[in-house]
Amino acid sequence: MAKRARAYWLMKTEPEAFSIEDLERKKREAWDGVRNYMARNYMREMQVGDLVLFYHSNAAPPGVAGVSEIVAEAHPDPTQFEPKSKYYDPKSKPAEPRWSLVDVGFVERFAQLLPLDVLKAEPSLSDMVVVQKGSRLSVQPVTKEQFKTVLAMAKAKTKVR
DNA sequence: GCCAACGTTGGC
DNA sequence: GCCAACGTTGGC
Repeated sequence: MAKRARAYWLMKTEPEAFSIEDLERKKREAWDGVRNYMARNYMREMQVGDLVLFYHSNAAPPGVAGVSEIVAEAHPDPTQFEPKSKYYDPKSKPAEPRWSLVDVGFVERFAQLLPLDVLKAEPSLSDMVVVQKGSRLSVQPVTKEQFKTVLAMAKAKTKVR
């Protein structure tokens, strides 16, 4: 596969289902259950080594909890073929899988979650997808500048005031 | 628990 | 191919 510069992403998860603590303990995880075409297409663009902002949605508060990385590129999501799975898709054929997943690996857990409202208050992040109103996409591209800004904010936040 | 936003489905 | 209805996401 052709090499390209490392890309950056944001992936959402409900911490009650799978949190940064779970990833820290398990080290890596197959990111199954994505059933949105745009999100799937972004996952298919991912390459090993890409870095991911690990976002806790439907949480109090929601926000970025840490960093993960892509450790395996897109391959078929097995849950689409499992009738008992809540992610089962009867229209998907094994010869032509509709849904993909990537494997993510643990990189870092922030000492403190970086809340969404703090991201929204940062002017240089005003174009970031996750701060847009009604932004529901669970897999999003992030620019290198946005990624660096978020990391810097997470580090600054851990300093004692 | 509410509901706005938005993606998907299906009738026509 | 339009678009209303429906289901889901996710902040609040």
